[in-house]
Amino acid sequence: MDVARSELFETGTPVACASCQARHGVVCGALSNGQLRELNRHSLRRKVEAGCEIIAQGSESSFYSNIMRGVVKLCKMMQDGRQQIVGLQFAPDFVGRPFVRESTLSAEAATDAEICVFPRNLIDRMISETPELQRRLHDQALKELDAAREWMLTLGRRTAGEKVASLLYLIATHAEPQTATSTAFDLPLSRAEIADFLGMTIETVSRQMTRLRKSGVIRIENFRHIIVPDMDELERMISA
Amino acid sequence: MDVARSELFETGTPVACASCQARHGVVCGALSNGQLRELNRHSLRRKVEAGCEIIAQGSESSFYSNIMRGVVKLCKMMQDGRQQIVGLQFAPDFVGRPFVRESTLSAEAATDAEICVFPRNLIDRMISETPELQRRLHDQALKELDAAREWMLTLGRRTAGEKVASLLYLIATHAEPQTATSTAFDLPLSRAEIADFLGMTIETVSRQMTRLRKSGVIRIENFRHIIVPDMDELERMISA
DNA sequence: CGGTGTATTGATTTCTTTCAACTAAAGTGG
DNA sequence: CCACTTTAGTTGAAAGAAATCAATACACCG
Repeated sequence: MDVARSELFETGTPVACASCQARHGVVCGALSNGQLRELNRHSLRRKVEAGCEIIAQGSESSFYSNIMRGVVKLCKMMQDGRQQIVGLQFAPDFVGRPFVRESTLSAEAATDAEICVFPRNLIDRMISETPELQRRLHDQALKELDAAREWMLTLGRRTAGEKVASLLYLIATHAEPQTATSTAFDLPLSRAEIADFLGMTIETVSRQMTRLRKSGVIRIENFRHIIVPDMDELERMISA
Repeated sequence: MDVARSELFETGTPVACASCQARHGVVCGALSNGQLRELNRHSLRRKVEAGCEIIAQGSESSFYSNIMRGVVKLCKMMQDGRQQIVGLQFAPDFVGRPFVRESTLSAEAATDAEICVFPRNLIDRMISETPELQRRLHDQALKELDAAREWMLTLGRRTAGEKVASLLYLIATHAEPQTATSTAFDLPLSRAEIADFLGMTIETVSRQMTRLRKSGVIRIENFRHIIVPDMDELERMISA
């Protein structure tokens, strides 16, 4: 069937969605073609630069997003400026907090990214009408909860060295290009952001990176590019 | 209508549930009388002593629970024995991890407690049949996620003194008996457990408690009983 | 080619942990 | 009922890890 025609007659999958990598993600994968078409009519694809704030802490946000490309960090900030990154989200994760309008955290693009923005009202309606969507969002929330608790263990009980190794491991296992054992990736975070994620200072992060480099566990090219010759070796540095 | 008769004819609310404080909680509040009766037939009320493990880390659990009374701690343990408490749950919270059988954490009664145990299969079926139940559990998961992230900020960025104040504040706001401004409560956690929650040692916890006591923010009776003359004062120690 | 932002490295200080002694309450058994 | 042991908590002194302060190196950019 002709795609343009199917679009015209409003049957089948919208063109924009057909080749979308989030088509079968948490949100869109739960929707019927009809819902997908409706959502598509009201959604907006947007490019955001690294550092751009998607949701501000304390603000009322009237939209949700799907991450299409790039990495988004979730941050909590104290009045005196101390900051803690409380989550990292990768494509094609869903970003937003159902049931509560005011955000208790900020969402900011860590890298250049692309997001697909949905009106809050529409998604809220679809959630209430579509048990499968509710189920998938519930499942994602529980996975984020697992991740948050895993990170609590890291923050509370691991040493600086173990913390850095944990973060590198986390990013390595979420980044694409990896061969059998060796893995290479670009850090989506600056040293300052790493420090904010691990609850330490940039100096300590730097020292621990140097330690890992000198002990041969990682190689660093150009500050941001990391090569892990042996992932098992890195894993051993975490002492799970 | 006669209660015994309604039970006999299997209409209306089960007797055991009628006066249950969790009747309108996350799980039971979402169920029809029919579902409530079915759940009631297969559920079991159980007393658990402080220290008793309800779910073991790494095990497959075939049940969920409602906390009826007492406090339950969620812990993650490393092989070398380091431990981190990643959540506290109070009556009438729901305990369990839908969608995944193997538990990545242990649940242990922090105080003497009473729980209502539900078969996992039955609840899973009810979740899939009852959008309202799914919604409520989704909502609870998101609230736990908010709490976990709030705690990540505490673990990563607050000082020892702020950490202890944060915990006392958390417990105070979840414990019942409070007057206008002043609040008194029994700590559901030992010093060792507080340390495991805050990612520090019992000695440091003790020192910080002493500091709060000497500065007049709290009074301590019999180690476990805490009196907070002025909650605003305690809140100021957290430097949100 | 200086200038700016980011990262590394070094010296010193601070905070928390570790090690150790001590106290108080609770349980045990003669 | 009273020694005695056990457990939980507090306090002190010393050691250690990470933060802070300060200087320097490195890339990127106009």
